[in-house]
Amino acid sequence: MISAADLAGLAALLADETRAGICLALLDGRAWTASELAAHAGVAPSTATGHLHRLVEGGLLVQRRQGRHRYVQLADPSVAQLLEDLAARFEPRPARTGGLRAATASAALRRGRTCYDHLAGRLGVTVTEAMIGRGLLDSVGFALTPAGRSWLIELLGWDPAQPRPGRRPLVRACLDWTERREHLGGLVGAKLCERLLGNGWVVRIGSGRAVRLTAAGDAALRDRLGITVG
Amino acid sequence: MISAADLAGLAALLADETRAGICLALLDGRAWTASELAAHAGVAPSTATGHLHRLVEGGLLVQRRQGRHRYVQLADPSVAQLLEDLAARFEPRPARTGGLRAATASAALRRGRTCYDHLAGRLGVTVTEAMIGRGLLDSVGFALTPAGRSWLIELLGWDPAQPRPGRRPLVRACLDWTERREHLGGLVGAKLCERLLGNGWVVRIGSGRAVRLTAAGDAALRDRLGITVG
DNA sequence: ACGACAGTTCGGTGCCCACCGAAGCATCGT
DNA sequence: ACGATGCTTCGGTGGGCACCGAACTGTCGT
Repeated sequence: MISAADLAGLAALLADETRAGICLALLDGRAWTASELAAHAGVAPSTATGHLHRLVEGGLLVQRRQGRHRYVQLADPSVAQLLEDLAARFEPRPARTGGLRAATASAALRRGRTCYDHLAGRLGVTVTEAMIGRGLLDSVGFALTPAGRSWLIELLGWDPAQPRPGRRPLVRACLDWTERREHLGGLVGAKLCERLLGNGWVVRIGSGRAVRLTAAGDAALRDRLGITVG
Repeated sequence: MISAADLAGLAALLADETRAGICLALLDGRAWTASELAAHAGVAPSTATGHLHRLVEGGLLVQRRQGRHRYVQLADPSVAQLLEDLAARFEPRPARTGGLRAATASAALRRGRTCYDHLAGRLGVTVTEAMIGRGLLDSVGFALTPAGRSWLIELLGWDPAQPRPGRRPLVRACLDWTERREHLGGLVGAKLCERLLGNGWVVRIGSGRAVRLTAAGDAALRDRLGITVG
């Protein structure tokens, strides 16, 4: 039997805006360093340290030390699920929750969705793996190859090698909670997603994060990556 | 996109032990009065008032005024679901979550489970309706009839009419979130559940709240209530 | 009309905790 | 060996909020 103190303790972990922001940032599946999170949340490193301790202590996060860095990420998919369930209370409510509607919505999310600003779900994973298979992404380091660079220039009209202002990494492996496999995040992932949406190859279903591949998108992906996403 | 402030605000509603206790109490599906909840949580009525305001304001609870009483209950099934999801983090973890296992576990919960200390799910609802059909429970007031009293004495060896210490009501209509129908709670519901488990008519599946009717239990319910629970 | 009761509003008190800066401790690059 | 960097520990400060009791409003029973 769960006690009120247990529940309150768990909720208290998320009841602080800074900690909530940290958890939401980690929802992208990456492992972040303590300073990255401190900057993201807009607090001093010492403050972030305390929050990360509490979150790890509370079982929501796990950490891994690597040299002078402390990498932290969500403890397991159930934590991500929990956060998404909580976040779902703020999405414009679907006409009717429960029953068939909920089941199909959930299936749609598994098929394809956006993870912040890039593609996730089966669609995201399939695209990513096709890019690796075609030698556009390096399979070990997850880095953009020269072929990948030309491919992007051709598709986006944007050269990933050009100098850029922010510190956001070009490519980044983002772990997908439903597929349990990595997909493409980072600046390239975002640009790619933006273009797919802009071209009408992928459209949002309703107002949530679920997306669907259009007929045009299906043809385009088959043409450019040789894949079909069931 | 959900903001950290939104998430923190929602979590803060549950981050207080008193409010968490109130929500857990309401998880039994009933509408409680403000004083009942104050007593349950062990705080002054004025304190409870404040908490209830915040919970209603936050959309977790809805209220209904009736004379000088203020009845409050969980806003909708999704809130109950959320609370159960949070509580699930404290249950001993099932061998492996996700996929088929999760689906069957969820189906098992729909079939039968315990709601605090009494039966819920399809099993709980079926038993309750059979008791009403046989005139053991009054269909309108949900009160124990004389026939119901003898039935309980025969089954439990315990007379519900005898004086008892606590203030817990004998019977209580408890709304089930999956079945959307009322089932038997209160002291009688608890005693009944205790006996079914004690007789081996119902066994717990694993360590969670899901329960299963055994062959002996199936025969016993058919014999005493004339029902079969698919 | 009367007290009894459910609930509310309103100050006042005290605790918890998020925050920071400064100092300390590892690790990395040169 | 050196400073730079990432992180941590440690007081100290301030704000938010959970709590109560007292006084008040509205409803119910007699």
